[in-house]
Amino acid sequence: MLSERRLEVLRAIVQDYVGTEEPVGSKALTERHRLGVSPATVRNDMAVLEEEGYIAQPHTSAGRIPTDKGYRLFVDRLAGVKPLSTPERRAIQNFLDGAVDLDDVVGRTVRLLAQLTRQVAIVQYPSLTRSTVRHVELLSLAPARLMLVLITDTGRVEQRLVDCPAPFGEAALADLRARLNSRVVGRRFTDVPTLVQDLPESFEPDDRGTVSTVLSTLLETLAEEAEERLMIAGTANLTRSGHDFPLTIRPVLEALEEQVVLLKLLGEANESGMAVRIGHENAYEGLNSTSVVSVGYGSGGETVAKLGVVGPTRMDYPGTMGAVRAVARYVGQILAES
Amino acid sequence: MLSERRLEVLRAIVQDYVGTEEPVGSKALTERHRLGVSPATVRNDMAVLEEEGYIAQPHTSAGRIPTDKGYRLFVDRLAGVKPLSTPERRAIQNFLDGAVDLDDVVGRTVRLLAQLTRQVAIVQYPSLTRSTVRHVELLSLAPARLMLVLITDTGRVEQRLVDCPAPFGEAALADLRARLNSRVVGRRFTDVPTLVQDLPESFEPDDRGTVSTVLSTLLETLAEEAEERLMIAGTANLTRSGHDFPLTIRPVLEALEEQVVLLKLLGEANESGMAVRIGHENAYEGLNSTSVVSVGYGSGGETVAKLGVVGPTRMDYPGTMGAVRAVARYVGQILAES
DNA sequence: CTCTGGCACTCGTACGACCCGAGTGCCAAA
DNA sequence: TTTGGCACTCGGGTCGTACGAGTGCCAGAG
Repeated sequence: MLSERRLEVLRAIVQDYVGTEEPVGSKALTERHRLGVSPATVRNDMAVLEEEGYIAQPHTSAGRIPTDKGYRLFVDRLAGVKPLSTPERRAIQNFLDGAVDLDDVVGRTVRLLAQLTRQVAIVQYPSLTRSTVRHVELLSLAPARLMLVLITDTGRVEQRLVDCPAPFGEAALADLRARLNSRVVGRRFTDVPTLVQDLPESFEPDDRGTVSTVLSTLLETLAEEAEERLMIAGTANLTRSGHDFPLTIRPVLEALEEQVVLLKLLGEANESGMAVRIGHENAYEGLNSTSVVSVGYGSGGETVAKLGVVGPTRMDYPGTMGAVRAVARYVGQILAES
Repeated sequence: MLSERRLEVLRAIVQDYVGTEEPVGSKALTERHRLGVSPATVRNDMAVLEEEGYIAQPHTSAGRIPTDKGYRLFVDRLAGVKPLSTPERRAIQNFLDGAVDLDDVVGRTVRLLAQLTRQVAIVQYPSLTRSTVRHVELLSLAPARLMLVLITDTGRVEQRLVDCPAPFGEAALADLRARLNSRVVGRRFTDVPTLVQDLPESFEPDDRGTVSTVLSTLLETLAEEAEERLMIAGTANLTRSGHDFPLTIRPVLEALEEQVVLLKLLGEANESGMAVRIGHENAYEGLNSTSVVSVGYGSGGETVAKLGVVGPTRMDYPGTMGAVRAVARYVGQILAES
C-alpha cells in the first residue's frame, strides 16, 4: 500500500506532466508543490512509484512520466470531477437551446464538446432501441411497391422501400396501417416483434405475404438501427498532441473512420456512470496511446445513447470528465423538452 | 513562349517530384528521362523555367520543385487524364453495386474515392433542387399538428413538423394530400412554388391558414436544402503528406469541419468538366498548400451534386483526375438505376 | 544560335567531438 | 525516516569539418 505522501507525489507528477508535457523531476516537483519534504525524499518515493509501475522514465537521467497504471490510479483515487464554471454552464445551455431539430442538437453537442475539451468529440445519435414508436406510415408508390416510414419519439425518421410479393390494394393498405399503428404506437422498439407477430393471420390469404414482408422490413429497420449513427468533431485538435506526432495521429484518424470501432468504444461506457479508458485499456490498438472518456445520456433517467471524447492519455482528466458530464446532462434535458 | 523541350523538362520535374517528394536536379533528370540532352542544357532550361515562375529552389544549391504555376501548366497542357485500369473499373462497379440506399451509396462512394486516390475524399449528397418530387405525404400527429414528408426521385426523404394555426380535419387533409401530389409529383423542385401558388384559394376559409402553412413549410424545405450535406472519408491519408506535417495538416482538418468552406470548394467545380484548384488558387487560405480536384455527377447528363478530393499540391494529377472522373460516372449510373 | 563539357562555387546535411545541466541513485548522518 | 552531499549518466545543444549534390558561367564545337 502506498503512503499518503506517495499518492500526493503521484498526483503532483500527473498534474505537472499534463501541464508541461515534459518529464518531471524531483526538484521541480518540490518547487511547484508544497510537499513539505526535500527532493531527496521525493526521489525515494519516486523510486517506489516506479517499482510499482505507476511512473516511468523515458530515458535514464530524465524526469518521470505517469504510466497508464499511474493515470488509472489518479483517476480512480486522486482526482475528482471538476465542475464547470457558471459562465461555462450558461454558454452550454444557450448554445444547445438554439437547436432546431435532432441533427442540429447532435451537431451542436459534438461541436460544443470538442471546443470545451479541446479534443476529439464523438456523439452517438439517440438510439432507436430504447425509443418508442410515434408513428408508422405506409405509402403506396406502385401497385406492388410500398414505402415504410418510421417516426420515433426522438424525432428520428427512417424510411424503407418494400417490394411486395403480390399487388396490395388500397383498402388492405389502410387496414394494415391502422392495425399496425394501433398496436405499436407508443411502444418500445424491443416490444414490437411480439406485438405484431400474429398480424398476418388476420388478413386475406392473398395479402399475407405482403403483410409479412412489411413486418419483416419493419423489424429489420429496428434491428439495423443497432448500427447507430455517430457524429464527430474536433479532429483538428489532434494536432495539439505535441511532438510525437505522425505515429500517434494516424491510427486515431483511422479509428475515427471506423464506425464500428467507435461504437464499441462508446459502448464500453458503464450504463450508469462515466467510463474512462486509459491507453492500453482500449481494446483497439490504434488507440493505445489515447484515452477515452464516455458517458451515457438521455432524457428522464434513461440512457438513449452515449457521447465522449478521445484525447491523449496525457489529458486533464478532471476537466474533461466535468465537461463530458455537463454536456451529457444538458443534451439530455434538451431531448426531454422536445 | 516556352519551347517544346522546356515543357518536357517541366513535365519531367513534376513527375519526378511527385514520385520522390524531393527536389529534383538536372543530373537526376537526364538519368531518369530520355531527354536526349546533357545536364548542362537542362540546367539552362531550368533557369528559364525558374525565371518564368514555373519552378523554384527551396535553397540555393538544391534541386527544383514545381510552383503552383508550374502545376497549373502541367495540368492544363502537359498531362492528360489517366484512365483507370479495367480491374479497377470492375472493382468500382462491384463495390458501388452493393449499396442499399442513398446513404449507403454516398458512403461507399466517398470511401472508394478516398481509397483510390489515397487522399481525402468529399462527396456531396445529391441536391434536391435539381431533383423531382416522387411523393409528398401528410400525416396527422395531433389535431393541429401535421408531419410533412417529402420523398425525392433520388431516394432522399425529408420530414418537417407543421404546427397548424387551426385544427385540420381528416377529410381536408386527404384532400390537400391528393391535390398536392397531383400537382407536384414528377415535377422539378424549382417549379413547385408556382405550381402550388393558388392552392389555398380552393379550400374552405377556415382551412386556408393551415394550407398556406403547409405549403410554406414545403417550399422552405426545398430552399433549405441548398444547404447540402456532405460526407468525408480518408482524413488519415493526410498523414502521408510527409515531413512538413503539423503546419499543413492542421488547417486542412479545420477546413474539413467547416461544411460551408467545403461546399464553396466543390461549388467552384465547373458545371460541365472537372475543376482543379491548385494551392493558392483556393480561396480558403488554410488550403493554400493543397489542391482540390472536383467534378459534378448526376444521372442522365444532369449534375445533381459534386464530389472531389483534397490532397497536397504535390499529387498525381492524372491519376487523381482519372479516379475522380470514373467514380463520378459510376455513381451517376447507380443513381440513374435506382 | 544552340548545345555541351568543364570548372569553381554554394550550401545543406551528416558526422563526430564536446560541454552542459538536469536528474538520478546511493550513502552516511541527523 | 528524512536529509544533504556526491559521483554518475546521458540526452540535447553547439561547433567545426568533410562531403556531395546541385548550380551558374564560360568557352568551344556543331
